[in-house]
Amino acid sequence: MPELPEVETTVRGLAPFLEGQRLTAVTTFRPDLRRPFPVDLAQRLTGATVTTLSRRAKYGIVSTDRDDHMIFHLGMSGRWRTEGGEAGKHDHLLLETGAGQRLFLHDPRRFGSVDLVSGDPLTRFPAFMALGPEPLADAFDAACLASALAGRRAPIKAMLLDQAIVAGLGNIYVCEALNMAKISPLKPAADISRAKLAALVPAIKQVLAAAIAAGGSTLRDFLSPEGDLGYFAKDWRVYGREGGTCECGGTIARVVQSGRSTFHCPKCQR
DNA sequence: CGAAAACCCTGAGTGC
DNA sequence: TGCACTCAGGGTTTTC
Repeated sequence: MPELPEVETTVRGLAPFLEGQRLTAVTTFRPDLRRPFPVDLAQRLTGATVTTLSRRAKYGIVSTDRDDHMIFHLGMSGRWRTEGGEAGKHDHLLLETGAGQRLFLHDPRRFGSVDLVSGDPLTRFPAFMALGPEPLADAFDAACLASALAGRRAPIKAMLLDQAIVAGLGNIYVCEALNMAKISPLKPAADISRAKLAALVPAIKQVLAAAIAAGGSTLRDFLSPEGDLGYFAKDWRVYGREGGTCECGGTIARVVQSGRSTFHCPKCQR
C-alpha cells in the first residue's frame, strides 16, 4: 500500500540507478494500467537522459533532459524491481539504462498509472493542480489545516484521505496519525478543536518522517533482498491491530468508514 | 454542493 | 485439493 513514505523511499531508491543515466530502451508489456500508457511514452523517453527523481504526494516523477517528465503512481500494489533480467507476470514497463540496469514496474492489481508531461509537471499535470499541500512542508501547519476543514461535516478520517486537503496520506498513516494525536476518526472535521489540530499536524509529520526513516534503514540502500524498491514492514500503533492494546491501555477497534477499515482506540481518541 | 457508494483489479486468506 | 467467497484500497466516476 504505497503511501507518501513508500513513494519517497521508492524515489530515493530509484535515483542512484537513474539519475544521470541515458535511457537506452523503454518497453511496455501491455497498453495500460489504470489508464492507457501515453502512446508516445517509449519514443519520447528512449535516448533521453534522466536528470532528477522527485515526488509529489503519492506520485514519483522521473525528469529528463528533454523536459519530459514521466509521472508514475504505484496504486495499491505497484513497485519497482531490479532482480531478474526477464519480464515476468505483472511486469508492465521496463526501463533500461546505459549502465545496463533494468528496472521493471511491477503491479499485480494494476491500480497504478504512468503519465508523461512536457514542462513543469507541478503546473502542467492536471492531477497535481487539485492537490493540497505536502504534509511535510512547512506550509502545512495548524492554520492551514483549520482553514481547509472549516465547515466540513465529514469525519476527519475521510477529510485526511482527501488529497485536496493534504496530499499523500493513505488509510494507514491517517489511522496512525489520528491515534497519535488522540483524535477520534469519527469526529466531524469542523468540530475538532484548534488545540487538537495543533497536535494533529506534528503527529502527521512525525508518523510520515518515522516511516521514511524506517524505509531507509530497513531497505539497505533502498533495495530489498527480493530486488524491490520502496517497500518495508513496520509495527503500527493501531493499523491492522483490531483487539490489540493501545499505548493508553485501551482496546483497539475496527470500524468501517466509506467502505474502508478504520483502526482506532475509543478510549483515548476523542 | 458535499458526501457516500460504485468501480477498477488480483492475490491472499477463509470456510466448507 | 479445490472451489466459492470475501477482503484489501487509491483515485476516478457516478449517484444521492
